Amino acid sequence: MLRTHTCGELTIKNIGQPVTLCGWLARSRDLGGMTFIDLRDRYGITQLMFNMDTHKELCEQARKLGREFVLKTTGKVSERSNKNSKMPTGDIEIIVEKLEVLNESKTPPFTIEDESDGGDDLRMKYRYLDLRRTPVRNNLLQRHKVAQAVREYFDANGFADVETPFLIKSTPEGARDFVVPSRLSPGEFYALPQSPQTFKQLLMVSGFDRYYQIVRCFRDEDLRADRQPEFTQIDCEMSFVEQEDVMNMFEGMVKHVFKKVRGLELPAFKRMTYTDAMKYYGVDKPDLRFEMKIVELKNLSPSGGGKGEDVVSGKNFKVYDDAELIGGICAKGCAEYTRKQLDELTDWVKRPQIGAGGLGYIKFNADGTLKSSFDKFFDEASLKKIAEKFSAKPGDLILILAGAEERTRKALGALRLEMGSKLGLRDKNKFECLWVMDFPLFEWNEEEKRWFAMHHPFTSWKKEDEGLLNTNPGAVRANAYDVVINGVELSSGSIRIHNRSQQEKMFKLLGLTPEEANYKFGFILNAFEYGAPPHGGIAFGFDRFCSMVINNEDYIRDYIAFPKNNSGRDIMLDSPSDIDAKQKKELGLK
RNA sequence: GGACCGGUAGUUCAGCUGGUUAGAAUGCUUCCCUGUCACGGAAGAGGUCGCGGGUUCGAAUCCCGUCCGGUCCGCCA
Repeated sequence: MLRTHTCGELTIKNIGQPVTLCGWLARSRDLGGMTFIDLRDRYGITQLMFNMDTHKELCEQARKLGREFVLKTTGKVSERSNKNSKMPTGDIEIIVEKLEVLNESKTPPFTIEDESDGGDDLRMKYRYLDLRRTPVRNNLLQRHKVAQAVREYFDANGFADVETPFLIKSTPEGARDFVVPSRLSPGEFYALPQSPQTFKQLLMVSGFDRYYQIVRCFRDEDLRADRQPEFTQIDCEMSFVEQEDVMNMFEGMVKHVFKKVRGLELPAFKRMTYTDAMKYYGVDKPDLRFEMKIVELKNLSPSGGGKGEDVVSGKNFKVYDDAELIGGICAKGCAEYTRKQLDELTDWVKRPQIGAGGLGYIKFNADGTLKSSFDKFFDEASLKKIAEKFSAKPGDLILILAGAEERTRKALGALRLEMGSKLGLRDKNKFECLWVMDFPLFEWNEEEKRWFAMHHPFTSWKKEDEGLLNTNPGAVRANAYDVVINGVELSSGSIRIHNRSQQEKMFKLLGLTPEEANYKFGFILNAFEYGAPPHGGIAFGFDRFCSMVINNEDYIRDYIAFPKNNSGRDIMLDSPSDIDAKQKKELGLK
């Protein structure tokens, strides 16, 4: 070993000891007669001291060193005359007796500090330098802790880690596959797994009973702050279980991780049906850190059954008379919003991404009077009636959207989150964990004019809804469940289909011919004929789980050592890139 | 496929209602400084204003196109 200690461990207890440290020059302070160097490694920072009076040559050498030089230094641990209470090693410094430059460094393109001056782009290009920064390094070290806690829990509960292949077969349904051309079978392709879904089910057929894997998955879809083309899942599956068993097991896993990594005892997860989530929060992944539930003022859509109290129609206000759904939220204490603020909010909801036609409001003034954007059509009593539906109090602001059901619900959901953020209600220290349950089995795809599996095609349906499969597929509920924390979908799971005829029926409902089903999924249909046990499971987005547990945020790139950018490019490698003509030829391309 | 924001010194940004030599901070270089810890002080170097075209007497600034980055919608079983 080139060193006897690390840069994070020496304290007042080590005074007088001769030590050798290695690390990077983080910063130096040249005072003329003496020079200080902050030496950094993974573990911390230790101050080196050079004095012109006692070690002239060493001191002169030290003054010439640049940032990020790699140094090896030997000296004596000594108590500082001026202590720094802000750092763990602040009571001591090394009086340097020997100094060796192990490697020089060019001046880095950005500062390697907790608050770097570098932009995202530069930091990605020089990711190996960015990873020297404490916040990013800590994220990765904490990620390791999360993985350890996960493995510990699963091992203790009898789960076996079994690896599954990456070079597999392209399947229809779901996300776009990344494909790999085969050299040995020219013109044919492997696909990289979107998840090990079918393999884990086959492992259940094999009798493994309890399986897990922390495994890379690949989806060739557009990216987001919380989506990478390759990402990591905690993939899990159990046999001989019912939905309740699976939920208990994995709720336990999440709690174990929060306890181990953050020292937090989470309370029992809340539960909510998909229908309620959509109705009250406008999304299938509600952020429950704040209330501000959506209140329906009129609902003539199929989900409202054409019934539901209607307190807004019949006032000669065409927009509201014509709307399928009218709903709103109550922003507490916002009645003082200025015209400008309301105009900004209106512009916000009218952006194409939100797509609302406009924004109605009712100010419940502090003096008890009501002022709305549609005063022309509504008298004070009618406004009062609406305000009551929101349980609004003086000082509150009611925001109202109207239009077609689906779009209006989504817009209300987005507006709710926006107001939550504006009002600082999305507390970074709060964790609201929720199971969303009873998802629909199918969703209608307007482009292809057919039903798609909402979760995936191996999800079983609720027995009591079986009669609806042929008559009203959209109303069939799945045995599917999601874990949602603070509005982030962390995981998704279901009880699977485990017999051939049901699986064939599912494929048929999805529009696959028996031939197609057999060509694409024959292996699993066959397996179901050899004693497949009832089984179910779940998969967690590990990157999101880490960003959530570690810093309660929804941005995963800083929790991945070498992430890709917005367009799926690796800025550091400059990939994807062209390949040699020779390689192409071997692969039968072009 | 679409919407919005951004691209100016090594870096982060200001300048943008067109007008003399494009600024600040930080980093970098040199010098001074014996208890600093974001050390301090002095001086200096550093620019294809992303790229192409247009409008104009004159463009970092206005217009069009294009490339790149970011956030989001669609998409993501």
